[in-house]
Parts: sequence; structure tokens; C-alpha cells
Amino acid sequence: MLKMSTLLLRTLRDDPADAEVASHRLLVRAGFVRRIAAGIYSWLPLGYRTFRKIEEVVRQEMDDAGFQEVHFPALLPKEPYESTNRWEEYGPDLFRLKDRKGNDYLLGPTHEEMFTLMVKGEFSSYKDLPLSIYQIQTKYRDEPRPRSGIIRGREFVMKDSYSFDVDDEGLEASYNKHRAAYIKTFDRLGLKYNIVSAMSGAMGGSKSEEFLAPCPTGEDTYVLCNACGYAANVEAMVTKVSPFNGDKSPAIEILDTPNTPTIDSLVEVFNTKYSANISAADTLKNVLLMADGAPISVLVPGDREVDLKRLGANLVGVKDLRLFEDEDFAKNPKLVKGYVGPQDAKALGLKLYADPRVVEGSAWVTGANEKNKHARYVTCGRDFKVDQYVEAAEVRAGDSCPKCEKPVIIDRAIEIGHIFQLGRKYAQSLGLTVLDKEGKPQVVTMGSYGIGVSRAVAAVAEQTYDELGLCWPAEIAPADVHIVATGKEDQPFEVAEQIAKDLEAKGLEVLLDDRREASAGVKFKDAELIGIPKIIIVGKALADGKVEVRDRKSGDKQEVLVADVVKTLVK
RNA sequence: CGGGGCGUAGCGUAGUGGCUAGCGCGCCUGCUUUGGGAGCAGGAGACCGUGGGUUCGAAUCCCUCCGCCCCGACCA
Repeated sequence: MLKMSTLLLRTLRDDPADAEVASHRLLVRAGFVRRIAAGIYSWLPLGYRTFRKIEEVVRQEMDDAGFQEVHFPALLPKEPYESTNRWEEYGPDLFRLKDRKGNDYLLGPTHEEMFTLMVKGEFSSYKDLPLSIYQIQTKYRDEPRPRSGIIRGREFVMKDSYSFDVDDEGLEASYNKHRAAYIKTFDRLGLKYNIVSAMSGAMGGSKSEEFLAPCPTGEDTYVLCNACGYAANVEAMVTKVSPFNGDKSPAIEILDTPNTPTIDSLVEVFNTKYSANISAADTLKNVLLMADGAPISVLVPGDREVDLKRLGANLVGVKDLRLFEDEDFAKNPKLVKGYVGPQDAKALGLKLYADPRVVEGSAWVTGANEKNKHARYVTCGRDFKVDQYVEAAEVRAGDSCPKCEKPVIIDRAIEIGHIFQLGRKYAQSLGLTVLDKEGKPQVVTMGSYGIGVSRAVAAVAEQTYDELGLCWPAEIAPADVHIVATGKEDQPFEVAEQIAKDLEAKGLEVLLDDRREASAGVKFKDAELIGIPKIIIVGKALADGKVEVRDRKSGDKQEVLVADVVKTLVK
């Protein structure tokens, strides 16, 4: 039994000055966590109870799915991470340290290498697979910007699991098992979430989905269709276009358009000087970029910007992508800044990428590759040929859903889980093979799956709090019942303690507020702030042999005979 | 890493060159109070982030460094 009189807890009346998001403010005020350094937190008794309950839900669902729990050190030697090149590639996000002999170590940011090596050390036959193993571990990442309390920390607890299969069908099956287990897990945690496609499928056939818990302070933005439920990462959003069915356009016409280096100025001159009636959407923007040192042009409608993150995610194989700079124009004198058009791409040595909206047959106003001149009726397929279509344009609220064509919205969320078909990358570089039926070595294919356990505490808080404080779902609340004894007589305190004992005998966890010196108001406020789902008040109603039972979330109150309390709460 | 803000007691804060750094919450002692963050009296608690400088005198002005928060970049 937890007793407020002795619990290591001091609730705060004021919001801490360094906390802005609700979950952070309330978790600090209610005495669940305390900050130690940027992105590094301690758990106090109440917070740690909730943390452990979430951990336990995750563990149960993993075990239930037939996955086996293992545990690795957080402190790891450099060598395995050198084999996969991540000692270098991970960059400054990796916490590195040296032992007394000067050897390099790291604090694990993620454990693909260790899992792969563990399986390599134990198993060597196709008969041993499939296998899924997991751990619940503290991870360390020296994030450039820790944020929002425990939502993005530099030390955090993650459940990470890995599946090992001989072939793609096996991987698909393991992936689906994880997906199902995640759905059960997050449902039990009382989280609202969307399962979102995280990659366009262009990445070597790998598949990835994120579990996103919608929340206004979330740091991930994603696309959501309220009509059909389609949800996708902004990077993975697919543009819906219909084939061109307009009239055949006239031949290209070159027009003088002095001082029109921008889309706005171009539209202005066209509509005044040439009495045209065009908008930015009728123009074609030629965005020049350097992709691994080679100039490319990306065509998007003039009313859209290129989303570099989206373009980068969809340009397979390109490592270094950046916009053209003045010196790039200087090196490529034939490219006229502000007046580039796709008609001469071949001659200019440009690879032409285009947003899917640039469909065959569509005609555009675009640059004439000559200063102060633009061309109109420049037609896709006739006057220029797109080398490759790519999702490059920014996604906007109101764009058509690729499934049902209704307008989508852009929403914010916290990423609570991620499932990912890794493929053979790690098995390859670490030499994890098994012998197949013919006795030939086969490289194993892997999946990796993560749940942010500490982050889930904040995600639930974020989705459930109200103006009074935290408001935990029963499964993960620090206790099942919060009993408040009021008054100055001994009787309510004795009754409260007896009720607590009776409830505990039935398996409920009880937090008893037995503080004699605190006023009733203080105890009520604390109970609301802490957010245990059921609150029993032992006080005034005792005159009638009753106590008050409140539901924290709904605010419903009912008076119940002391003798009936256990019956009321144990269903 | 760019931009913005901030660092005074456990928490929230006042204090823009001048006496012993002020207040509220919390904490300790006593009395009163006890169904919505009680009252009175007394008390403990501060290297005013760090180092340097200016000055007769610095929490306050100048410089250095450190730390924290927010926006962006970044985020297997």
C-alpha cells in the first residue's frame, strides 16, 4: 500500500519554468519525473510504477507473440559497429567513450549489430528460423536537440526486437506478427494511433510503417484522410493525378518576359502584357539541384515548392542532395537562373525528374533557357521527356487522398512505434548465414521493430490529460484506487485504511492519502493531478455510513455504503 | 549547427550600480483550522550558473565559458 504520508513525492503547485508541453509539465508537477540534464530524467516512485506497467504490457504482448526476451549491455565495444560502418556513420549522435586502456566504447543507440551477432553465434541452420528476439533496454543518443521532456530524450528506454528469416515470405510473416502484436500493445495502453506508411516502397522493396499517436504537440507531421483512414508520412504520401485529356496544345511560343525571375513576376507579366489568364499552377518550375555532384532538374507546378526531405527520401541511391548555388550556375553557364525550361534538358546535360502532376500531354508556361524570355505551350511528352517521375512537391492539406480522392489533412503526432523490414544489410555485413536444405549458406533477412517505452508514458499523458491534471487509463495508472481520508477525527482515517486493505485483498493497488495535516482541498487537488482512475473520499458521507467514489476521467460521483465499496470497485 | 529566450533557496519569482538579496509555494516549531491548494507567530534554507574585467561599491554594466528552454536543421 502506498501512503501519501511517506511517499517520496512533492507535488508542485506551479508549472516548472522549463516545461512547455503538457505531458512534461504535468509529469513534473505530479512528481513522476525530475530532470537531471537535457534529455535525461529520473523516475520517482509514482512515475516509475507507470513506467513499469507500460513495460510489462509490452513484455506480455511480445512473449504472447512467441518472441523471446534477451538483454544486451548498454555499454558496448566499438568493433561490431565498425563492421557495419556505423561507428563512423552514426556521427555525433553516438555517445563514445574510452576505457582505462584507451579502447573505444559506445553507449548503444540501437542494437542491430549485437542481435545479429548473437544469432550468428548460436544458430546456423534454416531449421532454426524463423526467430524473433527482443529486449527492453536503455538507449543512448546524443540528440542535437532533446525536446518536450521525456518525449525525445538522450537516454530513453526502448523495446527493440529483430526477426530473422531465410526468405522474403518469412520476413513478411514475421513483420505481420509484430504488427499484430503492436496493435494489441497500443490498444492495451489506451493510446489512439494511426499506422502510417513510412516509406514509398522505393527503398529496395523494404517496407516500413510507423505507429503515430496524434497529439498537437507531437513532432512528426503526417498526412491523414478522415474519409477513408489513409495515413502516410509526408515523405511517403503518393500524389494522385488523372491522365491529361485536354486539347492538343499549339506549338511552343517564345515570349519576351523581362525581369521575371520568379513565378509571381512571371504570372504578373503574362497576364498584363499578353492578356493571358494564368495562375502559378499553370507554370512549370524548374528546380535545379546537385545530386551526388551531378546537376538535375526537378519539375513541379509553379504554385508548389520542392520538399527536399520528400525528394531525398524518394530519390533512391542519392546520398548528397542540395539546391543549386550561385557557383553551380557559374560552372554551368548555359543554365540561366530564373529562366530554365525542360525543352533543352538533353542539350544542357540535365537529368529530368518531374512531379507526377506533370502528366503526358500537359502544357506549361516555363523558362525559354534565355534571359528574360519564357515559353508557353511547352508540352510534356512532345517538347520534353521526363526521365523519371518522383514525389518531390510539398504536400498540402486539401491534396487528394491517393485512395479515395477526398481532401487530406496534415496532422501532428508522436511516433510510438516503428516496424521495418530491414532486409539483408546487417546479416550481410556481419556474415550471418544459415545453411539451407541443399547445404548452401543463405544470408538471413531481418526485420527491426521498436517501441518507445519511456516515450509511451508521455504519449499517454499527452492524449489523456485534462485541465485538472493527469488522467491515466486503468491498465497503466500508478495505482488502481486513490483513497482520500479527510477530517480531523481518527475515524475516517481508520475506515480509509480498512477499505484500502480490503481492496488490496482483492488484488487492487491502492494509494492512500493518510496525511493528517493536509487540508481536504490539498488532497483533492493532488488526487486529480496524479490522475489515478478511481478516487474514494472518506469523510462527510461517513455520517450515513457512506463514502464517495469518483471517476477521475468522467468526474462522476456516487455515494456508496462502506460495506459495498469493494463490490463497487471490484468487477 | 542557425535564430530567439532564460539562468536569483527544492519550485515559481521580484530586484537595471549603494545598507543585512525581497516575496509566494514547499520545509521546520507552536497554536488555531480541516470537503476544494487554511490562519497567526517564530524559524531553517541562496558560492544571485562560471571565470575574468570596470568601479570606492556589481545579482545589476562589459567580456569569456557553461547550462537550460523554444523554433528550425537533424532524428536507425
